[in-house]
Amino acid sequence: MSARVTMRDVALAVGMSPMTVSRALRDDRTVNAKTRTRVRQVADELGYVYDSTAQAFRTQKSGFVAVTLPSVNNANFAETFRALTNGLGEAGLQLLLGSTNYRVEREEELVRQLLTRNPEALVLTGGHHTDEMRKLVQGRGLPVIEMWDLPADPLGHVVGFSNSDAMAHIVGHLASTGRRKLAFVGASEGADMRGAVRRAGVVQAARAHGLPEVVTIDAGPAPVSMRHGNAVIEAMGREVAQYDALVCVSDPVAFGCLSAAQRMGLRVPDDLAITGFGHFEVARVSNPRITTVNVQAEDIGRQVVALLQGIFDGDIDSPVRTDVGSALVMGETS
Amino acid sequence: MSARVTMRDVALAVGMSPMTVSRALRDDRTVNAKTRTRVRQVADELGYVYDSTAQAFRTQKSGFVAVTLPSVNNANFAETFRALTNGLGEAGLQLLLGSTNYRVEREEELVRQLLTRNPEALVLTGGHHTDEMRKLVQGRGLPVIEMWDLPADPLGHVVGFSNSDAMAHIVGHLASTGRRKLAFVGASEGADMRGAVRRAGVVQAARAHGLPEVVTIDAGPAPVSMRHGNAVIEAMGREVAQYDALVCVSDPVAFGCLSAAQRMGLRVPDDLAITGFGHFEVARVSNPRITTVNVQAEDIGRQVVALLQGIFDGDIDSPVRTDVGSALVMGETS
DNA sequence: CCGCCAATTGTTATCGATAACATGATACCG
DNA sequence: CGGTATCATGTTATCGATAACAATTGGCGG
Repeated sequence: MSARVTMRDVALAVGMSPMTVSRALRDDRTVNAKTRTRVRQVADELGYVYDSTAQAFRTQKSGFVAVTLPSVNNANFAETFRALTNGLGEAGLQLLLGSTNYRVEREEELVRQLLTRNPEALVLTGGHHTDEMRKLVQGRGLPVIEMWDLPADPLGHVVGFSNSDAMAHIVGHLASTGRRKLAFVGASEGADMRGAVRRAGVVQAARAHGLPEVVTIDAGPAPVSMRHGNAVIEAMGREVAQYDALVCVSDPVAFGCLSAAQRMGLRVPDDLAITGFGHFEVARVSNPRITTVNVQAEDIGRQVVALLQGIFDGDIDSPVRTDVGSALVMGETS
Repeated sequence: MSARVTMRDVALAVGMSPMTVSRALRDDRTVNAKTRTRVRQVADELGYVYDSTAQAFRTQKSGFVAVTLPSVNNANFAETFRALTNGLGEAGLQLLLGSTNYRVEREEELVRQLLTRNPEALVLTGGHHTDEMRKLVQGRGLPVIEMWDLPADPLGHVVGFSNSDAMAHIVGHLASTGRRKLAFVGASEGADMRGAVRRAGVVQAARAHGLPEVVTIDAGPAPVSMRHGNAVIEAMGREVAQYDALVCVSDPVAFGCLSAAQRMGLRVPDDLAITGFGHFEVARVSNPRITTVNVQAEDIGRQVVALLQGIFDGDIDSPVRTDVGSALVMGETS
């Protein structure tokens, strides 16, 4: 049927040039107020829809901010994403989201694809990337932000926290309450770097506190969640009681472990302490509440938004590094 | 510094026309194999990045599929989204995601914005929209799919299930196990239509089974989750024991109620049955497991992908209506 | 050796909005 | 009343890739 309605069509209908239409729709104050209202009315009547693609092409500004997440199916990442969407939406920017499925190779592929959309900034979750990534984003004027981590050699700006410090809080707390034999419950070594860093943090902190070597309980390939924690403890049976505490890679995993332990009649925390990570809702509602670490997912999003605004306003020249920190949240499982 | 590298630059470097470069990069078999490899190599060396914006502009095909979700912070919607991302990614399409925050006005605003990007299809969650929505999407050749619902008067294609049928399964089960006094736990009336439909389904089914009128327990404004279910039951105290069963709008809410009930010493299901909705992970891992309804979030996503492929291949002319159904999943809370 | 076909590469115009510059109209000043 | 500032609108060129068509080359049959 009818081809797309363009500014040209609106211009013909009001008897003016496309340039005037363009100005009128953009609320340019140099156009006469009456002209502006008439243009808008006619545009409405014709069912005109603005073409952001043409604008992006002409102005070389896409209005996109590209974001990679390991997964949207994680309440904390989803929360950060929500904060980004809301904050950047107010600035007229739209998010282009990609999921890496916790794999750096997938991240690289994704970034390659996202870059073809000419985003105005690139926000990556995590500080571990393929070697190619650095070449990919350098040289371009593109602002890059890594979040949820504090990489030693960042690509650009950073808004994150130290995963190993966070685990050290947990281990310190457990050690000070007399727990000695710790097991770490997380994903198999390999893809998920964040999990590996947390594990290393636990091992290191345990050594620092003079505790016996930490055993790793493998809950399967990343991402691991409630059911994986549940299954692995259920499979172990009462053998799990040999440990004083299960230090879990995340709250969902901890909840799975907690549920399995309770089902086999273990008393938590009396027989076994369990700790989580991330301050997920389940940790606050479960019974008993799970001792965890608050990582302020929403705050990370807000800080990234503030940083981007500074960058777009030209207020920021050198790389920014923000540590949002983390805090132990006492529950009833330890 | 250096301006963006374009096909023109690559063409100059290899001593050929931009058209040949375009063909070479697109793997057009009419270009000589040697030419193609040389073009690709030079493009790599120059750090050429393809410009999807220009392509979208010239071809009038954006490569985008616009999707609205009430929230990404919901495991089921996130799961559908993941299935969409994976399925459409293989077809070279990218998702443009917007969150409506469970409000139809926000959805309209969002769709307006998304349409300016010239998406090749529009996928909406839910079948309730503002009156303007219909005008907004009609007339354009744009394929529209509503999912997660079975609207009476759809905008286009539909892939969903009946929320009231699903609730009827739950109520039928409760009635057949002798529960008579039911309370529905959900969000305040208003924004969240899906919740309202579920509530209406419960009320209607209860009447059909000759049960006393269902009481509504208001857990606060949408979206409601674990902590809201938890808080509202905690606030009621043992007064909640007057009911035979709590029919919750979702599994997270049910888990919150379960946890609160257990904390105050109620035995579930002996003193009180609790049911959820959505077959979330927490329902499978909690102790006791929560009786719920499986809505096959991933399957919805896959069906939408299949439908879109059919549409793009031109195999589909008239509106499709797919009911993915729902099934009672027996747990231990009823 | 001519002509036709296939293989390969080139030329031109175009998608819609807008920056930069130009023009026309009106007002206001000494 | 001439000249200049101000307001409102118009003209032209452009962003990068590619569809449609044109042109060139080499090969092969007759």
